[in-house]
Amino acid sequence: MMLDFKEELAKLVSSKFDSLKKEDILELIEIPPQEDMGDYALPCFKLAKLFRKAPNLIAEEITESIGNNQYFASINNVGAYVNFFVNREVMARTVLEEILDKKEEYGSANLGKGQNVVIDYSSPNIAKPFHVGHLRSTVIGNSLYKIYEFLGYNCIGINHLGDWGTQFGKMIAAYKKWGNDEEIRQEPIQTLLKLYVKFHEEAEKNPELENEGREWFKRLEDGDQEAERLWKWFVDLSLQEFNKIYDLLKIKFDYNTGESFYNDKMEEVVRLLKEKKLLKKSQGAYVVDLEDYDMPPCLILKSDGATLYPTRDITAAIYRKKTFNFVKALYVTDYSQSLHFAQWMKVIELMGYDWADQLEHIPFGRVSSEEGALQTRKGNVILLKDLLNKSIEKVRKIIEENNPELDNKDEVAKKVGIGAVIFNDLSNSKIKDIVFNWDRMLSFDGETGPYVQYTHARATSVLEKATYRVEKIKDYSLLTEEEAVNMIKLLQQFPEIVIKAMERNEPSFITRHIIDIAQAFNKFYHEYPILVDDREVQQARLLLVYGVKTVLKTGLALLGIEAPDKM
RNA sequence: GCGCCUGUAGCUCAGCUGGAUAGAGCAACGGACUUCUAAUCCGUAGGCCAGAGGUUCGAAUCCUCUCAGGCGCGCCA
Repeated sequence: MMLDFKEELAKLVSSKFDSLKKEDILELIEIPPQEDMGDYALPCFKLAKLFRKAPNLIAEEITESIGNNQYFASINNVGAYVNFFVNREVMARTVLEEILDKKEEYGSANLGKGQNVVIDYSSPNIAKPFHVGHLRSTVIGNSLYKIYEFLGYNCIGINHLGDWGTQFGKMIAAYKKWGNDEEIRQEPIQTLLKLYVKFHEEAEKNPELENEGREWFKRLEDGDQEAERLWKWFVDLSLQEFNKIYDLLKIKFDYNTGESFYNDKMEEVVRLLKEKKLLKKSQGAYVVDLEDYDMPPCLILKSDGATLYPTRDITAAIYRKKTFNFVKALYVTDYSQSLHFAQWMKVIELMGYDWADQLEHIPFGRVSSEEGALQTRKGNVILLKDLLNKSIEKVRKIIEENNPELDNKDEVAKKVGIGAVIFNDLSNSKIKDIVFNWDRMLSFDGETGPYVQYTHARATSVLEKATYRVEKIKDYSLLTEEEAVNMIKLLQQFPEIVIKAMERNEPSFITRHIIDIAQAFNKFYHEYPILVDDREVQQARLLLVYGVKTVLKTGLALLGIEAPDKM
């Protein structure tokens, strides 16, 4: 385990005062806003009651009581704060040697050893195009998968495809009327979507069509051979299209079990709900009353006896608990579904399942355009395919301008172009809405994916050109410039940032942190030559560069982004 | 009408389990490539933290109300 300065600080202070417990100190420690105030600070305001003294006097007393110490170079007090300056050489050695030792595993942990986490993400609707709105669930879920895995959990990624419902009856009806196999094979999703839209247009004029759609769905549910064959065909075609995108994004799922997977499992759940006397007839439908919990009722069965969305989610949760025995099940969807999740999760609790608190909805903000909502039917959607291609294309142009000698330009352009899109999506708090804007999307300057990737490539390039090997060094006082210390501090914080990202299910913590690291590196890079003649100095700086390169690569990987060595 | 979320620089956002002088990036302006990748770096300018009360030694952060925007509130998923 790496040396933890906070821990040492708490131990140190608590050892001097009987009334202070290590844990309490740990709670109080913070990082000062300015560097000249130290690396850690202990504000003493809250100790005033305990000591019955003014905070600044307490701070003074604590400061005086601590003498020389191997981990802290100096300790002083300013007002009510005790400021700690870590011994920079000790910090540099611990952090950099740890990275050298663990390499890309630096920051990983076994917090979740032997524990399963189910993550439900992406989940696009069959026969609908994959647009920028779907990207969010996909990349957030994928990143959470990587983060949990990095911390030792065993993850199960599920793509809960929208592959069931009345719309498939309509689709089949539309196909029977106007479908053209050849056209569908060439442009499956576009063509299916066109059929779907046409169906709705025609249905306006001729309401009889709606009945035909319902009729086909009924046949599908009853296992009619033709209906099933067509449905399966639509699903396969869509999945093939989706897989092209997933391949591009390098995203995989452990299961592609869509909504239809639970068709034959819901009856049992409805029976259970009845047995537990939770089901109540209301306006013809069956619901679970949630008035005691200040929520509207949870609809379980329609008046015609058909199941609903919550029924399926409850069934899926029970199935997944049985199958994977998860300690956590995450559902990554946009926040418009928050109430829905709160409702059915409450039903799980009311059913007596003590694991209800292991279910968690991970909501994120919605994507819209400057003109308003993105709607498939309105035709103002931005297809993810188009976005990725545009991004890759732009990167390709920049490479041609900046680095025409580069070897595999297309491959690099792909990594950077896609990285830019993913990074952009994961750079703000996930709850914030996004108004899609091409210029913003395709900007590669400043706090962007390409910036971090570029920094990584720069670092890699220096290491390649180095005269000496990267290895442990003797004299860490060679790394005490302000710019170097900043970098080392950030590298040191990386492991706790990863844990925070997991605790809050917030990949943007990692995005932000690797931007900080990249900024600190670029500043140092500009200020100090690395490949200097002096062997000792060069090796010290190389070790630092190696640390940055490694952590940037790991951080990007946790976001689901590749880090090319050259760009 | 009720509930949830959001409101910080011109724009996009950090900071929100209270702590020291509110930070970045973009855009604007001015600088730095004979030197390890200028997709970079440095500097200038830009703020009544939506508004009003309250709690506190201390509030962008906690509480109450108001305003603005988004989302949701029974047979879609």
